[in-house]
Amino acid sequence: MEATINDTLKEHNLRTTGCREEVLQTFLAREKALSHGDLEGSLKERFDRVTIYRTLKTFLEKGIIHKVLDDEGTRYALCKERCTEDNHHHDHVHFKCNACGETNCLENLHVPAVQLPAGYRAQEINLLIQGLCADCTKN
Amino acid sequence: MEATINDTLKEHNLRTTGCREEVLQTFLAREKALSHGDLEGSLKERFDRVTIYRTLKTFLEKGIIHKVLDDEGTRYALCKERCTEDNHHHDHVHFKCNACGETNCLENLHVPAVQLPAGYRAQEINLLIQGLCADCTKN
DNA sequence: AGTCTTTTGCAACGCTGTTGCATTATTATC
DNA sequence: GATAATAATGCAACAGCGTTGCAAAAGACT
Repeated sequence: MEATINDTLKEHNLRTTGCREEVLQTFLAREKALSHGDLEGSLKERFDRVTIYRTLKTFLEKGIIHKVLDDEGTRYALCKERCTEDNHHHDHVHFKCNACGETNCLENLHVPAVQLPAGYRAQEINLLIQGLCADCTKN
Repeated sequence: MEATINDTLKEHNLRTTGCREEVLQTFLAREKALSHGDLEGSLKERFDRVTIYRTLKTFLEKGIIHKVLDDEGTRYALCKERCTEDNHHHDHVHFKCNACGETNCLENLHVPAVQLPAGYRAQEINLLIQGLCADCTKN
């Protein structure tokens, strides 16, 4: 586990630092989209908020995480498929539960093809589905 | 035109005030998704920023406008179809141009059906397509 | 015109995200 | 294992977004 984290950082030409390790660790452990606030909650005793912001920014640029569209605030999630700086994959489907508030990537789902009006060219497609997740429909 | 604006406000049980008239007017004239900042730009001499925020909030609640998902900041657009407090329509397709930065509703497009994992229930679907708009592919 | 209710403006505040700079840590090299 | 170069961190400060409380002003209705 520790090895995987360091490997991931090395692969993206990033120095191994405490903050980067712990942020990456948190993403791996929580398995959902996280906001800066979420991370600050568990890391603020050890790292400055600015450092966490910069870590997120760096991870974004390197393609380790991606932004998750949301109607309230910014969240980030791990890029499961191998994204690099040049080679991003550009389809994202996210599901946000209106009950528990969690947002997840739906990795298996593909964004359906959309017929754009003449002259339009698509570069990135984001689909956000809001509703009730499997856990919350049980209750 | 003036009549339409007042009618719209009355239909939603809102008092006719200067700020509401001008905000609505701006949405009708600009025909694209607007941020609070956009509105403040043209209205700040006449109305307080807080009033503009509250106007947007009120319009949201009444179903006159809806939030437009965006990777940077919050934008709003008119609900073309008749949304009311109880009867919203829940599919939105928006296109954001990476060149000119404008975001528009693609009213004609329908969100394609998506097969959710077992137990998931969809309530609202937002599709954001980023790329180049018809105007910007010309150049 | 008078009353009731809603809206507005103002001040203040918290949260998010950024920047500059001096200090500290990481990495590669010797 | 020490050293030098480079990168990351912490701190202070700041700008922008969005909200709240409250007193004053405006809208709606009789």
